[in-house]
Amino acid sequence: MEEKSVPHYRRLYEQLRKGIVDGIYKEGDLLPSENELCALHNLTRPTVRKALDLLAHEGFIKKQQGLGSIVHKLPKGIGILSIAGTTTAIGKKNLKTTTVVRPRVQNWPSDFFFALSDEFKTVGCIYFERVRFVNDHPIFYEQTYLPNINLPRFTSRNLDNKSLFDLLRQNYQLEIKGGEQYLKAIEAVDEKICEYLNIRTGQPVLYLSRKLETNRINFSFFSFMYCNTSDFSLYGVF
Amino acid sequence: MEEKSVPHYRRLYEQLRKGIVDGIYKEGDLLPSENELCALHNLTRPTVRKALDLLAHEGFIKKQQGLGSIVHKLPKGIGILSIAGTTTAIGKKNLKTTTVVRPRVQNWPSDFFFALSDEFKTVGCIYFERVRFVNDHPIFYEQTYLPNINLPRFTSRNLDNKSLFDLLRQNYQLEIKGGEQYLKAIEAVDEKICEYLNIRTGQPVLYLSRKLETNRINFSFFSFMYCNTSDFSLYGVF
DNA sequence: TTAATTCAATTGTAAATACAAGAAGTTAAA
DNA sequence: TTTAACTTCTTGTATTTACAATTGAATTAA
Repeated sequence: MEEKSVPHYRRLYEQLRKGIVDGIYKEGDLLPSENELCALHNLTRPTVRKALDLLAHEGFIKKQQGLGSIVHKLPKGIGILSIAGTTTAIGKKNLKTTTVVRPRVQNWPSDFFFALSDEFKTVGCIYFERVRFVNDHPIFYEQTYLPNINLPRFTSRNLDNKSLFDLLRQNYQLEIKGGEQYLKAIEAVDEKICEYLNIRTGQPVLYLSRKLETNRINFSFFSFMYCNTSDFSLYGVF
Repeated sequence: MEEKSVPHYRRLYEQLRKGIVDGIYKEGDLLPSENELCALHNLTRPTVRKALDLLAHEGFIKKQQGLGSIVHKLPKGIGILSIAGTTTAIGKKNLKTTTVVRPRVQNWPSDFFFALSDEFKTVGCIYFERVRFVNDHPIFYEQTYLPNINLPRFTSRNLDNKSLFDLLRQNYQLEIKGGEQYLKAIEAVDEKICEYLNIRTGQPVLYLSRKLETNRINFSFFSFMYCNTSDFSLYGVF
């Protein structure tokens, strides 16, 4: 009996992905060919190809006609620009999270960067702030705004060292399907930012504004992130 | 008789894309349904779906099960983070380009950020610098390195107000298939950068390091871009 | 030995088909 | 009037089949 209703291509994708990040498939290796994967997992080629396309799209493999699927080298930077949340992008062992402003219900800022529906404006938002440490250095200072709709008990949840994506999926059946993001380089002028990220006033930080879309229709939430990129780069493929 | 060998899904993708950027399909509109597109273009659903998946992947549409393909609003920022080159991302009318260092053959820098094959190191590179103006404001200062392999007459070409991607495709049959990128926020300390981008010393700029992969196997080239993001954001979807 | 050819394996493109799942409107019942 | 069930249209997932294009190794010919 199969679990729930996760599509086959998605399960194969996750299995292969795990094989790559765990080092079972190493850089330069060829994945099993499409036909081999078909036989191994009792699937058909279009299904297998869909899984491989996902991997290629996120930079884990490069496909080459006539040759196969080549495992790509692991990036030097933090792969936060694609759909992966911070926890997935960095890995739990190197990531620590502290909540500096606990979740609370409030109104949306009047000059909010993203467009808000009337419903969103009416119900207000759940707001919180977190600082995330990579190898014990504070790298991300993140402000999150969730529409206050159907999120019972959220304000009393503990977000320390947890993946927000996981929490939303496990407790509210919310799956992040995609989103859009805007990037800027700015000076860290706000005192709080400098304090949290342990940088001097005026130091450049990368400012990332994101709208995150979920499987619940018309339910998106928002995140504004200040990144200290002096030691790390943000990494992405395209 | 059909042109060359452009896949059907690709041609449909480009046609729909043009319909969106030209405003024939407006924000919030529904594209014709998959079955309608099949009938219109004499294609089958998997082919049509592949075209739509491309559009969705680049943020032009959102697909919603049971409803259709919804045209997404045009982004506020510059969509350079995906595969589009600068010219495509901004549009020719608002983009001007000047060459500040004409293409020349030289050695690779000793501390080059990306790994280079032995062949690349042997042949050296073609190097040039350009400044790109959006609405007559200098926004991008870009340093480009191309492996000096099979690019006859490149050093004598004029790059002003031209798309490098187009030039490579038309003159050398080189198609950009994808790549990887690293982003940082840095201070503009180099005098040349400040002069070219017309900013003061110490102002934050977004530094974008890119490896661009082509259809010629093992032929990639590299671009390092300093972006003044005080008036524009870089935009991407995921 | 070298170069050209052939061959098998791999990914790329495309069609035809079937059913599931979700959204929206229509109809019928309460 | 309101609610519920039904129908229809949409996209999502999956199978099956076929052929094209590319690669790399093996084979053959010079």
